[in-house]
Amino acid sequence: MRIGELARRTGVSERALRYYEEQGLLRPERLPSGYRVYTELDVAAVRRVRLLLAAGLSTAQINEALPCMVDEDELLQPKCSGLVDALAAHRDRIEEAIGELESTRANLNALIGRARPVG
DNA sequence: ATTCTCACA
DNA sequence: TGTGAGTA
Repeated sequence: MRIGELARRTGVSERALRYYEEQGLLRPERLPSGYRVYTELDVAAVRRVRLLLAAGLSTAQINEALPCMVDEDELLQPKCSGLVDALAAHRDRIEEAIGELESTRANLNALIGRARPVG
């Protein structure tokens, strides 16, 4: 299938699909015309990428993680222990960020409080 | 009609 | 990442 069909089937824009290729996440064949050709496997590949992206990983991190993951009955799971640790570290950093955001929110709430607009 | 690359009021 | 341009 070409990029248009893959885009429809995955719900991912053609723009994003080309970007994933540029980032080494997808390696479609090329027709002599230059058109990209994807296989059924790419449909699953795009879903894995989206999942990892949704988990907050960068394309570079996804490239490192992907080869260390296995698709087992509908879910993507870490295959190497090192990856589990890296993912856990990533989660910890996110929790730190959440903590900072909560603090920022508290400061904003204090600033807003029962402020009465004057001008 | 589709896809491709490149560039950004 | 979207969008538009100019092609093949």
